[in-house]
Amino acid sequence: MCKDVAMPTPPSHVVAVLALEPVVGFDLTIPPTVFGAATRADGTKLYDVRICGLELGAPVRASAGFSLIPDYGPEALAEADTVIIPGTYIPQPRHEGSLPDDLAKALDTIRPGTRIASICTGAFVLAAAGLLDGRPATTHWQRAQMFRDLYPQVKLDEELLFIDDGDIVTSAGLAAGVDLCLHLIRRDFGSEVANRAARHCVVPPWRDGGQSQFIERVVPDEGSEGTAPTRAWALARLDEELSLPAMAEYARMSVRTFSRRFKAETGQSPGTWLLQQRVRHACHLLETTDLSVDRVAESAGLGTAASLRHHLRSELGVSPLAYRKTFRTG
Amino acid sequence: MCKDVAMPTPPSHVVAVLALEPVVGFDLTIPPTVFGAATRADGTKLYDVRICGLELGAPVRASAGFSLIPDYGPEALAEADTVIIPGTYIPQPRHEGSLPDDLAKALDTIRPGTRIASICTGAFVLAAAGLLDGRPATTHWQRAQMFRDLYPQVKLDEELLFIDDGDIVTSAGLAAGVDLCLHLIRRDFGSEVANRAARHCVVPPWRDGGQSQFIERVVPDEGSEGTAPTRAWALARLDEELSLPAMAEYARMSVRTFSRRFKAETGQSPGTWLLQQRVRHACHLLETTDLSVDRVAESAGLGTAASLRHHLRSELGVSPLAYRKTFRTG
DNA sequence: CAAACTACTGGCCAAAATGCCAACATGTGT
DNA sequence: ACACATGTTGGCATTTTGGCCAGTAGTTTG
Repeated sequence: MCKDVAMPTPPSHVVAVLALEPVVGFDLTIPPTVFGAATRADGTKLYDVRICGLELGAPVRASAGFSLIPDYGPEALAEADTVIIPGTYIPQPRHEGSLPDDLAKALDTIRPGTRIASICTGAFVLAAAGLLDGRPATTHWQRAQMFRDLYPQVKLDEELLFIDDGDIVTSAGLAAGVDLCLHLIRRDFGSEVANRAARHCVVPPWRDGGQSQFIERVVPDEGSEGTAPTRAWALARLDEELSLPAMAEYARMSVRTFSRRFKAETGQSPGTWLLQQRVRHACHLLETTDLSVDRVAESAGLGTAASLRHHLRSELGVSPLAYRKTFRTG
Repeated sequence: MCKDVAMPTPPSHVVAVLALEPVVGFDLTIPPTVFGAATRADGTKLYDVRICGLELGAPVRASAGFSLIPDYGPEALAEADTVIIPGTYIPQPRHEGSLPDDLAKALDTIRPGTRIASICTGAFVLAAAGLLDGRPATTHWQRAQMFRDLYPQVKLDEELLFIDDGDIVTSAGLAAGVDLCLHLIRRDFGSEVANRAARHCVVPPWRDGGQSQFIERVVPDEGSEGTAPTRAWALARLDEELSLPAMAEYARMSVRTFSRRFKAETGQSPGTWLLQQRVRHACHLLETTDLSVDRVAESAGLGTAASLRHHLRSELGVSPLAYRKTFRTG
């Protein structure tokens, strides 16, 4: 936002964002926002982002409840250093690999060596164009099965936020596009710039920090392997004691191994995870029941109300009653 | 995305998003995306999101590099249960409180009791309309000073992601709008629905979990109070030992107090923070220098290369050399 | 004015997390 | 078959973490 900054020398790196009807509005606005926030320390912009359509001046329907008129037409693709395909409703390839003529023609104008990225279901377009054959890719997890059915030759892994395969980069749904853009900025200009952009976009404590996981688990793993069963087991008895050794025993692992694997799988240590689940459960109870604060604390395994109060305070910044008051749904 | 689901009974809750030229495209698309993802377990949508402009059919310029034509005109405001003002370039109130005629008139049609929310610099509009007088609010941190100068009567706190003051809710920049929408969904329909929406939007491990901090620190605190100086001091000597007692001593606090305040200020325990900084610094070195992996590990205070390898692996999922290869900028 | 309440501090200690190591697997090239 | 890299496991020792408690202000209330 608010990037009407002076631009002494025009940014050299051109990013073209191709809006294909009906385009997912959110995906479309991610690249201009994030790349637009990439500046040198002195404020000079580093990217020139161009929204383009298949026909200059023609309106494109966006899923978000409006139509848009891109500033550029398909010619922008030929001048781009990076081309980004935001999500669009899934193009149904009647014959595999077939694309609408104008789209196919437009894609053909992309210079060899241009970096191509997709957000969300934009990967379907890349796949239909044959660009992903035999390569790793990702897309929105809710469309993963459909993708696999349509394009079995693509190595889809919907568990990752995005996949960087050099000149082709695909990202998972919606918000993962932000990570993708930040990743590209980091690749192009380093962490400093990417971090500044992230801060500008108020991607807060989140993956702001910088490196953040540039590969990260998205889909919840509900397997019957590893620590997953133990987690389910623990969730069912949050009100009990649940010491680390007890959980390790249930998992039939040594405490050491259990801790290690737990952290590898969830990204949190067992204790932290457990506490989070307890607080979460307490919140749930506050929302959906009339139990007293004491009772809630007890049922969530947080012992006393004081303890609940403390954790709620530190995690959400509110007292239990305030929380209930705010979220109590009629 | 992809929410062309059957809609048996139309959603009852109407959300109107007012696009004011030049609108921040990203902010604008957040509400339709997030609210649009709010469904019952059976898939029925819960909100009817309407993008509207001040004049039906008139194009509105978006900062992202396109113009858009909203589906609705200003009449949508009168029918809304919730009105959202996305960011827009800052309206300069020549006389305090003065708004363009058409905007003022449009805002007047909002029914009393309607919930009004702003994203990013949308708060300037609410403030200019006098809706925030004497009330707490937030906006994009980069515009906080300007906001304070213009509207000293508003209790601005730019440290929070969003502020829920009942019928008026304001949120910080850009991505914080996602949190705001999720918060409103949670208020309206509970955690389950909000969580499902978050998952759909691939707001991953982030604040997905649900409650997440519905108040959270955004702006980095670089003061000369509390543990901040100690953190700076620690950053300058990451290659040394830096035990917890040592840091506490530097901070002139007991270990206990130091830990407590550290966590309160940073949201992390000292150890976790330190490790993260070390890894971060190691990444920086990998990016910008040719030091051997061993040397990098040493300079970052991670001891051996094995240790570095391990942490990089667990945080970013890559080996040190792979990281360097990916991010080494010409 | 005293009791009650809150906020902050620091000490103590049990529990948890984690670095390090040695013991095995498993796989790989010679 | 053998040396060797790679990955996993569990034990051990150490540090870190955080619950609990008591002491000390500063503030409010009866």
